[in-house]
Formats: sequence, C-alpha cells, structure tokens
Amino acid sequence: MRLLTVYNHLYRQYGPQQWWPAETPFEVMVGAVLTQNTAWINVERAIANLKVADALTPEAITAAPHEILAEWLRPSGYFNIKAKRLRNYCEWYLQQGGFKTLNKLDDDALRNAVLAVNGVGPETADDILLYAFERPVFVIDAYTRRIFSRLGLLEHDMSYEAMRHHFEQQLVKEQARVALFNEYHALIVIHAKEHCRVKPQCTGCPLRRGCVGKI
DNA sequence: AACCAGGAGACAT
DNA sequence: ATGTCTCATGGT
Repeated sequence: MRLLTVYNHLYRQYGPQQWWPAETPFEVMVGAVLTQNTAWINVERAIANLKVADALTPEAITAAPHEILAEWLRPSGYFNIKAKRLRNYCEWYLQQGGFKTLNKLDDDALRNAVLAVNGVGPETADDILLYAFERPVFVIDAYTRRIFSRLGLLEHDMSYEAMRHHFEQQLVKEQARVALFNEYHALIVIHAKEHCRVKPQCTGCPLRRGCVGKI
C-alpha cells in the first residue's frame, strides 16, 4: 500500500479537517509548544487564558513574570517548563524580527533556526513550519509512528528524520504538497482520536484492525 | 484509580 | 547515537 492510498482512505472517511485550529500564525506557534505530550483540550484552556489576559502576543509573553505566565499555562500541564520554553521561543521570535522577516528564509534555513530554540524539538518545529509558515514539511508524531508501523509501511524504531524524509520523498511529486501535508497530518490525528480511541480494538477500522492500539 | 494525551531536554552510557 | 528520567494537568 502506498502512502497516498492511506491518505485517500482517511480523507474519504473523515473529510477536510481545517487545520491548524488557530486564528493566527502566532497562535499556531503557541499551540505547537503547549501541545507537547498534552491533550489538545487542555491547550485550548491555556490559550483561552492568554486571550482573556490579552497576552497572546510575543511582547506580552516575554514581558510577563514567570509566575504569571506559568499560571496562564497551568491547564496545559508541565507549566513551569512550558513557561520557559514559550518565553525562549518568543524572545527568539522578536529578536529575529517576527513572522515577516523569518518568512524570507528558505525551508531548510527556517527549520534549522526554529529547531535551534531550546524547547522546540523536531515535531514542534515541523508544526510551526507547516501550519504557521506553510512550508512543505511532513509532521511525524506518536500517532504517525504507531499507525504506519502497524500497517507495515515503516519501522517503528526509525528516527524522526528518517521517517519524515520517507513521507516527503514518497510524496515529492504530488501537487500542492503544503495542502496535502497539512491535511494528511490532521487526518492521522483525527483518526487516532475519534476512531481508535473510542474503539480500542479498532473493529471496522478504515485502515486495519488494531491500527493505533498502544504499542 | 491507573492510564494517557498532537514531546523535549538533561544526562548517562 | 541511543536509553532513561523528569516535567503536570485533566479526562476516561
């Protein structure tokens, strides 16, 4: 089975997902940091706190004392670490000149720059590249690793970079790669959440029985 | 009431 | 390069 075939199965099953769930590119970046190993519903609460405090800007976040920022982020868990990580990212973001300046970099330069921020690992960086800067990078998360290794299309222990390159090369000649990668990752997440979470045995799974059961 | 959720860094091996 | 520990809230 090819990766595009899996995509078509998922798209027929769930339809377009309208990702990333955010109003602005900066909100995408904040969400990408806060959703590290965390349920999205809890990230929404933290982002709501920032909005109520009128603090969903890099200026307001860097200006806030650690205790205040951590309190806003509390619902998303790991709030002390995430306060540091979000501050690191916002300080770097402002130093670099914000979206417009960063957007002039080519894909590789931008990815390396974002990845160099302490607190931003490969998945968070690729969320930001794909959903905020609309660059053609394929996001690999725990669901992707689990589903595609269960399908026998990839090795479960493959490195992040190896798996990302595999997806990007298999889909290298497709049109509108940004839109495709955007939708594909969203569909993987929605499949894992709405189908296999409700039915752990995955009976009638559109891909394969037991496709995302915990390893 | 244990288990998990759209990971990453520090540190040891 | 690869493995282990830590970080923490809220839903099931």
